[in-house]
Amino acid sequence: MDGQETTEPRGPGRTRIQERNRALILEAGLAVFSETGFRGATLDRIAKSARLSKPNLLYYFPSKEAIHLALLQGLLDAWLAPLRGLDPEGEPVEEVLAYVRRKLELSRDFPRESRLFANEVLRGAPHLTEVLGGELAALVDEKAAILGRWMDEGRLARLPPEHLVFSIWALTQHYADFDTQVRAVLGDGRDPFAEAGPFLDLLFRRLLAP
Amino acid sequence: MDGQETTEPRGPGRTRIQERNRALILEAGLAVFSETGFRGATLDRIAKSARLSKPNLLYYFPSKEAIHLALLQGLLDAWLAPLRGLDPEGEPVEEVLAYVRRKLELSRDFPRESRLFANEVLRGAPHLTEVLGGELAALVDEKAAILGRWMDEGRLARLPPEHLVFSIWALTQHYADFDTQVRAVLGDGRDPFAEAGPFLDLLFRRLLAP
DNA sequence: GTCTATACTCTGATAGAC
DNA sequence: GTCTATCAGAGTATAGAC
Repeated sequence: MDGQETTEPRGPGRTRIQERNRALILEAGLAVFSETGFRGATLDRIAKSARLSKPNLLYYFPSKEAIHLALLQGLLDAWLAPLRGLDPEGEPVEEVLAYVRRKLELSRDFPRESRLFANEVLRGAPHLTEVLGGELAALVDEKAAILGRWMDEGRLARLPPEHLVFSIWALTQHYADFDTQVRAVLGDGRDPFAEAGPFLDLLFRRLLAP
Repeated sequence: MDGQETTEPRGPGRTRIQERNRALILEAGLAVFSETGFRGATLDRIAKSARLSKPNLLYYFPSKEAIHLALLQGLLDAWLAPLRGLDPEGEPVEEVLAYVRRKLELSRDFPRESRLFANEVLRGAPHLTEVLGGELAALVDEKAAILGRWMDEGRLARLPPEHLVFSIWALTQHYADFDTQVRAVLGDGRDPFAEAGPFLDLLFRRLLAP
C-alpha cells in the first residue's frame, strides 16, 4: 500500500534489501491472490511477478500462507480506518456521507485489496475468523451505538444501524469487486467511480434524512 | 437447482443413471467451486463430494472447465429471471420492490450459486465475458429504459437507472457473498435475511418515492 | 542472501481391463 | 459405465552450494 523505504521504519534487524524484497513479494502476492484467491494462487506466479526465485520467496516468508496472512493483516487497518473516523461529535448525515466517500475512494484506489478481502470472506474467511468476530464486530457495535443515538435524537432516519453499515460496505465494494460486470453493463467510455460518487451521495442523503 | 429426474425432461439419449450422475457432479461442483473458486477447486474434491471416481467424473464431463461452464450456464437463467420479470405495465415502486425481494430470496435460497458467480466476476469473468457484455448488458439496457421512463413521468425518483440496478445487486448479493462477515457482526441468534428483508424494503421505498 | 537442484505431493487427464 | 493404474506436469517446500 506504500513503498517508501526511506521514511518507513524497518523491522528489527532488517536490511534495506530485505525490506525491499519483502515489499516486492507482498506487492506480487496482492496481485496474484486478489485475482485467483488463496488456493488458486501459486508461488510460481508470485515469484515470477516479484522477479525473485521461488526459494528466495520462501527465504522471506516461511510459506504461501504466511504471505497471505501478512497481506490481510496489513490491509485491515487501512480498511477499517474510514469507519473508525466516524465522529460522534459531528453532524450525523454529513458524517455518514463522509464515511461513504472515503470507503468509495478505497474501492477506487485499492481495488486489489478489496478483491483480496472479498475472496477471503467468500471462502468463509478462514484466515480472518478472529478478526471478524473480534475487532470488526466490536468496531461495528461501537459505531452502531452512535448511529442509534443519532436516530433516537431524530437527527438521522430510523434504520437498523448494522444493516446501514452493511449497505455502505456492499454499495462501495461492489464497484471494486464487480468492476468487470459494472464496466460490461456501462460500456466503454463511462467512468464507474465518477458516476458512483454522486449516486451514492444522493442515495444516502435520501435514505438518512430524518 | 433441482433434482426431480422423474418430471424433468432428459437430454437426447441420456439414461436415468446418466442424468442422476450429471446432477450429482454439478451439485458437487457447485459446492467446491463456490468455496474456492475455479483455480482453487480440484477434481479430486469434486469427485469425493459426488462419491464418484475421478475418471468417472471425466466420463460425464470432458474437463474441469466443462463442469464450471455447465454450472454458470445453468445459473444464468435463474439469475436474470427476477430482472426479466420487471413489468413495464406495473406500478413503478412496487415493481422495483418486488424485484428486490425476489433477488434477496435468491441470495437466501441459493447462496452457493451467488458465490460461484461472485468468484467468477472477481477473477475478471473469463468464462462470462460474452454473456456480461451481451445478454446481461442488453437486459439492463432494456430495463434501465423502463426505469428512466418512469422517472420522466415522475412516478419514480430520478436516479441513474443502471446504478439503481447495481445497488440492488450489491445489496442483495452482499447477504449471500459476505454471509460470514454479516454473521460475525450480528452475532449468533440473529437471522440476517429476516432482518435484511424489511430493511431493503424500507431503503428502496425511501429512495424511490418520487 | 540468493541460487540450482531436487524431494515429494497433488493435479488434470488418459489407457485399458472388466 | 465404472473401475484401477498411471502419466506428465505443476504444486509447495527443502537441501545445500556459492
